Amino acid sequence: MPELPEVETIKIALQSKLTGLSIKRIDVLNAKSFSGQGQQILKAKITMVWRRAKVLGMDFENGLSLIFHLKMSGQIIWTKGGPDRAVNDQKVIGGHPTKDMFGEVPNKSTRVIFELSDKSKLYFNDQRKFGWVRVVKSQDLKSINYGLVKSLGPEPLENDFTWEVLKERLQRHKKIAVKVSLLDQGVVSGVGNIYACEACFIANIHPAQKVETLNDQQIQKLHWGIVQSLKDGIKYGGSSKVHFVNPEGKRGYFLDYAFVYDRSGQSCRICQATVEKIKLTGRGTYFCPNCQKIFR
DNA sequence: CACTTGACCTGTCCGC
DNA sequence: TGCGGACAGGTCAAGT
Repeated sequence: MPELPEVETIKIALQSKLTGLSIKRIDVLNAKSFSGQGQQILKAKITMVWRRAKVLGMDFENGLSLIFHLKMSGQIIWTKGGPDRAVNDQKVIGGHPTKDMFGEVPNKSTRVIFELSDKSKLYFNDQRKFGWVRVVKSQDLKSINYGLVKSLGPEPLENDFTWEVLKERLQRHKKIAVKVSLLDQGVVSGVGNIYACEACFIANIHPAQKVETLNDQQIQKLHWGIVQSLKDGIKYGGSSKVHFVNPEGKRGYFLDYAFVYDRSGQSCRICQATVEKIKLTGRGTYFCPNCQKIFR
């Protein structure tokens, strides 16, 4: 589920809540969701909360890190303590309807529960059980040979992600569709199915166009499209098609503003043509047939 | 080597 | 109402 903007939204919310605290207790409700030596991080102070690609991490002062991957259906919910209930499970006056709120935790998809030193709690929920939580050495994450990080491409919102870098990274693909190549975390890290579709739209590139046929101008526009769609994702608090909520249980609103994702049959926000849905390597792909023509 | 498919899981929705 | 199949934000390993 979560792509870069969703994980970034979680990171922003958690860093002020967790930095300086420690974990008192960990309850693993689903063994496959957790690996590593949980007891070794107990009582150690959290020095920072970070994100790399779609991975959320927190570092402890004793040289260990706790890392999360939410995969398709993961959620991280924070509660203040006291009754097990997300803090924003309450009526919202003049805002979004209460059905947008998360509701009670733990629930049947809760896999791991962390109790913090100030009595607040973190719930790792994951309906499909694809996600994971791990305790690792912070040092290992810095090693370029460490499996998790070695294959990751550049962070798209960092200054060193230029269109020339994107061009160089795209060299690894030739015959594959542009949209499919954006899902390769070695090309750009953090882009997933939603933002890959949006980036192609912004760049006026047909998602099925072969990478080797892109010219420099198209790669420049694609670079712009990636950066803009991700920034908009963060601006609206992420995309909540099914599962995503932030740590306070509130959904994100990016999909209310998306150009094409999940809009098949609706009219293009730019030209009014009808947005179409196709499949590329088995994944739903949305585009505007008028704004995104294959260019040769 | 380049690229695609299947598997990992649970849940929901749609057509019959 | 029930049942089977397709589909869902990700990432690997295995297959072609």
